[in-house]
Amino acid sequence: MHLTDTKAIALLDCNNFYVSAESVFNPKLKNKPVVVLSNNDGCVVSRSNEAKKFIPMGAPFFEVEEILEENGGEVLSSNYELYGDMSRRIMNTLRAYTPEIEVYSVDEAFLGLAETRKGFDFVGREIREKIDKYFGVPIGVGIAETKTLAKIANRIAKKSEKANGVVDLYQSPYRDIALDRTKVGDIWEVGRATVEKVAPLGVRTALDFKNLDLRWVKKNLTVKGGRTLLELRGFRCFPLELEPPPKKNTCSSGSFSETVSAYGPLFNAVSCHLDTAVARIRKHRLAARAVSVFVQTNRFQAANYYGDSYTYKSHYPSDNLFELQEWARICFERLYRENFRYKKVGVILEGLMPTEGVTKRMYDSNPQKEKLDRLNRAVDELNKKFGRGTVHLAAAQIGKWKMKREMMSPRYTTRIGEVIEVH
DNA sequence: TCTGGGGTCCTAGGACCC
DNA sequence: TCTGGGGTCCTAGGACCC
Repeated sequence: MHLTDTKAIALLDCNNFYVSAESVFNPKLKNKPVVVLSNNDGCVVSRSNEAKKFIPMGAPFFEVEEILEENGGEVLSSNYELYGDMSRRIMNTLRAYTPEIEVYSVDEAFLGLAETRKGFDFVGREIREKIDKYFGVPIGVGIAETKTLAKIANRIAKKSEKANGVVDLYQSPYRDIALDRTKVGDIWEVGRATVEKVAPLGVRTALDFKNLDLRWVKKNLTVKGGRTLLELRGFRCFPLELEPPPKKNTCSSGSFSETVSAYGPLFNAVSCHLDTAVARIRKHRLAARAVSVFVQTNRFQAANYYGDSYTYKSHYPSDNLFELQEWARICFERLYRENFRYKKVGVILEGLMPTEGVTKRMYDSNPQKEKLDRLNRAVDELNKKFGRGTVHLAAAQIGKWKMKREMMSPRYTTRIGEVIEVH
C-alpha cells in the first residue's frame, strides 16, 4: 500500500456515538436528553445533544440523576458489545470506500482521500449520507492537509449549523478563520498543561498557537508540540497508520461497588483480571515479559489513601495462565496491606511479543512448562466451546465481580445484524 | 451511599560504562 | 577557584488521547 495518491485527510467521527448507537434500536430515545454511563454506572460518558445542554461530560451519575429526571431524560448502562458491533460495521462500510483508512477509535476514523474532480466536500457529504442511510448514525466530517487540521475541521462541522456536518479546509482561504475560532485547548494533543504554559504568552486560539516560534515550542513543549505546530501550518507530521501498530501492553482493571479488605477476595479479583488479560493476549498469540499489579483504596478519600503497583519482570516471556498467575501473586504479596478498604485493582501485561519464536526457548529451559502449556490450551478449547469463564483459575471466581449495569439495553446486535448489513 | 477503563509517547534523571 | 565528558539503558511519571 502506498499513499502517493493521498491529497487530503478526512476525519470522520460519529456524533454522541454510544447514545446514537442505542437510538438506532430504540427510536423513543430520539430528540430526548439521553446519557450512557461508564462501567459500574459510574460516570456519564456519552450524551445526546439535548443532554449536553445541562449535563457536563464525565459527570458522576449521582450528581446529575435528579436534573436528568426533571427534564424527562433517559439513562442507559453501557453496552459495549452493541457499540463494538456497530463500530465494525461502520468501519467496513468506510473500507469499501477507500483502502486508506486508519481506525482511530471505536467511533473515529481517518481516511486518505485521493484527488477527485467532485471535490473533497462532495465526497465528504456522500460518505455522510451513506452512513446515515445504512446505520442512522450521524457523523461529522472534517477534511484538511493534516490530521490536526482535519480534527479542527471536524469540530466545526459538528458545531456549526451552516456546515451541515462537513467542513473542508483543504487549501481553503478560511483556514485561519477556523483556527481563530478554535480555542488552543481544543487542538488535538494540546491538553491542560500546555494551555497553561502558553497562556502567559497571550496564546488563546489555535491561530495564536500556529504563529508561535517553532524553536520556542520545541524547547518548551517537546517534539510533540513542535509536530502539532507544523501540522497546523499544513505540514504532515502524523501519517495515516493503515496497520494498527502491535500492542505493547494490555490491562484489565475495575472498581468494586463495595470495598474489599481481605487478602483472599482481593487476590480473587486480581486473578479475574489476570484471566481476562491473558485470554486477550492468547487470542492474539502474544506473550508477556512482565506482569504489573496495582491496588488502590478510594481515590476520592484523601485520608488514609493507599495505592501502589509492583512489577514482576521475567527474563523470558510467557503466555501461560498458571505461570503468569504466579508472577501476579508475587506482585500482590508485595502490595497487600491489611486494614485498608480497597476500591480498585488491576493487572497489566507488559512487554508483549509474538509467541512464535519464543516458545522453543522456553521449553529448552524448563520442560515442566510444556505440561502447563498443554493444560492452558485445553482451557482455551473449553472456553471457546462453552463460553468464556467455563474454566478458570480456582482463585478467579468469575461472575462474583460482575459490574453494575442496571440500565442496560437488550442485546439487539446479532439478530438485527443482518438487517443493517451493508453494500 | 454513589465519582470508568484502556491505551501511547516523551522526558528527566539515575545507574553504569569507558 | 576546583570535582571529565560522553555515551547507553532503564524507569517513573507526566501528558494526552478516546
